[in-house]
Amino acid sequence: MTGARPQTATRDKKATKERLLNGVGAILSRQGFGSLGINAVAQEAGVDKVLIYRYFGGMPELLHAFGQSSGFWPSVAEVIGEDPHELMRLSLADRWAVGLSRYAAALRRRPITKEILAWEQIERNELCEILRDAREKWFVELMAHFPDDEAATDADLISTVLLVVGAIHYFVVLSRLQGDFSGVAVDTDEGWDHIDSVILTILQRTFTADR
Amino acid sequence: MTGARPQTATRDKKATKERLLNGVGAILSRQGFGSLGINAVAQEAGVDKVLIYRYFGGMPELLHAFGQSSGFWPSVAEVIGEDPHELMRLSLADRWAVGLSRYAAALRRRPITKEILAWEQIERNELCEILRDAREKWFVELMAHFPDDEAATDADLISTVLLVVGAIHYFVVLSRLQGDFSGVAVDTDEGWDHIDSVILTILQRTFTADR
DNA sequence: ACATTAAGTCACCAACTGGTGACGTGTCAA
DNA sequence: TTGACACGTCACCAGTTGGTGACTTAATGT
Repeated sequence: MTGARPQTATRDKKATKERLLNGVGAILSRQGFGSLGINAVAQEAGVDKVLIYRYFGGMPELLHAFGQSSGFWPSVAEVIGEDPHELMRLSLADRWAVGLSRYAAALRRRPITKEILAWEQIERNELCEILRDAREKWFVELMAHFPDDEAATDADLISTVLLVVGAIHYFVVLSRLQGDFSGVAVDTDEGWDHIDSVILTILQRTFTADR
Repeated sequence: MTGARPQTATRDKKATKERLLNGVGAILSRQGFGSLGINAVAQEAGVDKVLIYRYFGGMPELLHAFGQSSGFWPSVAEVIGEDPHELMRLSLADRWAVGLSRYAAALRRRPITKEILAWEQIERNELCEILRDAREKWFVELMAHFPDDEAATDADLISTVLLVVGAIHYFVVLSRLQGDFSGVAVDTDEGWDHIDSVILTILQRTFTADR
């Protein structure tokens, strides 16, 4: 026994980089962004932290690389649904209500996205910038599928939708720690059914052209 | 010169406690809750950190004591305005629109409150609990001044208002770091005038009884 | 005048953070 | 076979965090 076997670890750069990227995701969804650091990621990935510097340059670049991975932001299709034509048959208000309902559901089933959404309110960093850009592009793309028919309403469509989106973000982020907001349940499907119905009513009554 | 004069610091327990409490507020509004720690508060107050343990017991208790101080949450009067009767002459929708507009303005001019509002989405602690309780009681009290006249609307008044409040919180918290939300300015008076007008439209069209 | 108590100072601790330099060792080409 | 290089390990650094024990010194009551 000469002891102290270095265990000949896989020696595979690509695999190691992936382990690190997965580590970021694992920590974000399990412990939250507050615990995300060089040491934690390295440990989670079972890799020496010096490799983060060697392969990525540092934490910001690692986050940037992580931001390139897909899936943490809902696709437009996820909100539009399988059959876009079906959505188009609805009124402007109903269309947006369905879209925003699906949007909220899509956020709710993405722990990492929820985490970054929360992070965005506390700090500015690579990942948050990426998420923000992705969201803004996504929103523009979405608008193309939800044409702003001038005849359909005289209200400020975009601002109204963004206000509702803000509320959705607030409730989604809050749901990580709290069960309700002054009585509005934000951590159950039933609670969100109710929120969806409130949004539906608001949009139906706000987006009308006959005035 | 025998040097090393201990400078005979004021030696006043009450004053020292107050310096510590002020230190909490100063750090919250200048650096944010992320920098709020035993060491930081002690340094800000120009006091040894051991006194925090001696006088309060620890950080949670210090935060609790800070939470008892007044002013960081808007009073009902600040939202109702000087003349309650004037508000009562308005329709349900207009009344709430004015109230929520004043509410947003009250939050915007309170850096510490904004900070705790942000904190609330990230962590649970003494101070956040206190703010939450204060907010919920405040909301109930406010509802008493904004009677839910059953005849005035068939919509879910409370849920709708809370949704708007959620959006307001989101924008207020976001404004600490970002200037806008997909184009909606959240850091200028003009931006908030616009948000207020959007809220007004939504409420006016949602809270109607003639259906 | 003197002892007791309370206010404040100081030095230290362990744990953790991000970051780096020096060291092995497997792989592959010349 | 023998280098050179890339992959990975390890030990260490300085700085910061929360937390504590032992000390000095001022105010107070008898």
